[in-house]
Amino acid sequence: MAVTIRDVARQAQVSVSTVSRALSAPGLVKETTRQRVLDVVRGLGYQPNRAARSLITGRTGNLGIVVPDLENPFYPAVLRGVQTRAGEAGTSVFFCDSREDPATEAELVRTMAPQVDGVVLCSPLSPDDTIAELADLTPLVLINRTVPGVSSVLMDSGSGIDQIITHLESLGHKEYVYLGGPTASWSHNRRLQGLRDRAPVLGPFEPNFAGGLAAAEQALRTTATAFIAYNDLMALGVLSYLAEHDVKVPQQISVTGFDDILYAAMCSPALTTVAMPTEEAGKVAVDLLAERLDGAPPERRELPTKLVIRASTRKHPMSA
Amino acid sequence: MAVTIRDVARQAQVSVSTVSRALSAPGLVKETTRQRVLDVVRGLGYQPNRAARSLITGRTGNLGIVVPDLENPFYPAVLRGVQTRAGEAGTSVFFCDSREDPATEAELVRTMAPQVDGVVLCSPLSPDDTIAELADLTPLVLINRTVPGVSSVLMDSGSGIDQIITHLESLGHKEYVYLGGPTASWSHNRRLQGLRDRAPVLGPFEPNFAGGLAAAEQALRTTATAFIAYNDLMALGVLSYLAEHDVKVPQQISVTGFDDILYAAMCSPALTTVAMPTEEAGKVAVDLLAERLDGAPPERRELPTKLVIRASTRKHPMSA
DNA sequence: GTGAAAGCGCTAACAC
DNA sequence: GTGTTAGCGCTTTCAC
Repeated sequence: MAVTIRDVARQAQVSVSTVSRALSAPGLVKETTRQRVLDVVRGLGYQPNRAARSLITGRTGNLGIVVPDLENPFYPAVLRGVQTRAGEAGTSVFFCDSREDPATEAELVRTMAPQVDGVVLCSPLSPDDTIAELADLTPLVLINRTVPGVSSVLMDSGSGIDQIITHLESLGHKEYVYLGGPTASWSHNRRLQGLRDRAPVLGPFEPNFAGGLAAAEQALRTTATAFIAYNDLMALGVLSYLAEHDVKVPQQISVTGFDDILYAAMCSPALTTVAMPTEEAGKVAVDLLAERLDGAPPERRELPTKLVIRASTRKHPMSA
Repeated sequence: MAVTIRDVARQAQVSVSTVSRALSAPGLVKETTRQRVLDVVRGLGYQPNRAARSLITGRTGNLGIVVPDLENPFYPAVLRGVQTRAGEAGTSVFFCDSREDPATEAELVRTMAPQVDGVVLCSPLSPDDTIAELADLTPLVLINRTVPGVSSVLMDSGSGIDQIITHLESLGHKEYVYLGGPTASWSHNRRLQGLRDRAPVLGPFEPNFAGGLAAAEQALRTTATAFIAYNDLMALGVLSYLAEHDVKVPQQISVTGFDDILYAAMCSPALTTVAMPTEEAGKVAVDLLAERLDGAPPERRELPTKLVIRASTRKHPMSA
């Protein structure tokens, strides 16, 4: 069996409670005693048994993250941020992929709840009341959506759309279409708000490559000279469809994405897109969770987005 | 407080031990009693406290997975497989990204070890003896590498290279270069073996997009008409570099990748590459771990790979 | 087949 | 400041 608190206590010539305190409430122990204990701890390579600790404190020292689609590179980036910040605090991270299914998602959170102190939830699709319900089970921090009474980390989609449109207009484009994501998607709706009827909306489309193919086909039937895709994965599908049909990007059509996933810079033409501070969002989510656990009220934190201009947008062919 | 085993016992009019047995050793309880207990369990929504259980059994019901780079889509796919199979068994998955750093990786496994029953380790870079050491800490299953005495899930890289070369030769290519990954990488070395000196080797390059850019630059200085990249991420870099320099793929140069990540099908030209059964590998890894925990000896399981021919390869321009 | 009781390793009163 | 002790919720002997 591994070394227990009793082994440490014996060798340090103190009681188990002193060892416990030396480790988790240093202020309550005389400095010299604490040092002695810590030396023994190091010497023996003692690691407190988490199960035992959690049994009594009710805290697990773990946290969960649920994402809808790990194959959308947006989410690995969030995960990384979460892992980094959590790791700094000695917290481990449970991970789950809900495969875009709200029912699975709720189930996963329910399963996780007893084993974590809180969950970072990327849930574009679930209805508000489901999320509110889950928030009763365990502290929640949402990414890119809001639900009353629940903490959120937001990446400013509205401003992102503004930046895209300003950019397109500066290039002389007059007609553009927005290729929409799932109707239930919170981000989608934020982007619609940002759009303020300045462009017709097509869709809904699946928020992935296949959705982009379908969207491009429809968009080509309009007179628009610029396609604003709901996200990069869709934009990639758009690029692919256009290349397939010998429509030159950006000479004939400009295309923009959203998220700035890794591949946005890797495709050709490289994608003009709105960079989301995904990794940062993961970190902030962990911070918010920690604050919640310390009794702070739910909070909403908004992170700025920034348009990244690459090769998929260019001056409108018909403009001056 | 949540509902405990005692609540169930009271309401089912049995002792706590009977409840415990009804749940985890059904054979030892009379069928009618068991049903009664199960009904109460359902009625109360009882969920055994994992910490308490693990304190006594020594098992956690969790498993860990460590990957070198979550932004390489190869790994999310493995993760999915692991999550799927683990979920079926009610096992939760701890996840960590080592950022390609062997020291971090070892540290992560050490941290995980006490909280999991075993770890699925994707470690292309760590030396054998480090891995052997980690295997003493907790049951390990390796993906795409072998270490004596440790279970492995392998995806047949050698055969993958064979398939690529057969394909290229059938297209009339006579000269090709292999754009190598990290020297320490086990997969890289397996691919070298598969190559059997049939092509010159360039590199090592970083196994990512940037590495591909560098590799393409070097490869262009050779007379090769086909570039075999260590993995898809590199191949994407190669495609990008060639597009940038007006080298037409596949008209002038054929390019192949390895892994069949999602983006291999999304870029243009779509990439000819070797499909790896990544998700399946994740599942098999969990199976192997489960068998290990049941006392089975370490085992090696090899999964087949398959060449996926897309648009980045074509008949050699000089050939008949 | 079932129950009583002894802990698993730890923290948190409570004494001193 | 430190030690003693009572559990946290569960599984697992050991009786019967």
